[in-house]
Amino acid sequence: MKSVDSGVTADVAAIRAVIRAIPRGRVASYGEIATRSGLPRRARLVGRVLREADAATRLPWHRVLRADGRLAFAPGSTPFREQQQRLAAEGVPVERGRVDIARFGWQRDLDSELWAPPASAARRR
DNA sequence: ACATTGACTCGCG
DNA sequence: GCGCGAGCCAATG
Repeated sequence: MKSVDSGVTADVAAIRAVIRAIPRGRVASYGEIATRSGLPRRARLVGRVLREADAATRLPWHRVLRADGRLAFAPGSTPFREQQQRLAAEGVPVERGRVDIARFGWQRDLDSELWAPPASAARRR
């Protein structure tokens, strides 16, 4: 018998969960999501999961980028523009088709905690 | 059953 | 920055 029904495998479920966990205003690469899902080197699977996801799946797909910070869609294409707009809406600038991973990468959160200036470290939002 | 195709990534030149 | 090859592997033809 299958332990997972609804036609969704455990891997896909794990990937979806990780994507939904990306904080607002942050971005993550396909590879990082795969690794966090316990599936290193399975970046392509992440892409497949996103391609097959519909609106009902409710994934913050716009927070997923290529490892170098560029959007996965062709520059200027409709989905490219929509992703750029969604990111901008939550404070993530896309310049020359790419996001500054050093500043907006999910993994950067940890560094922020350790490197953040004391003055701003005290205030949250 | 075989070949191609990707919302990918990384190392090398 | 750019191109190549290798690794990845389910879906598609």
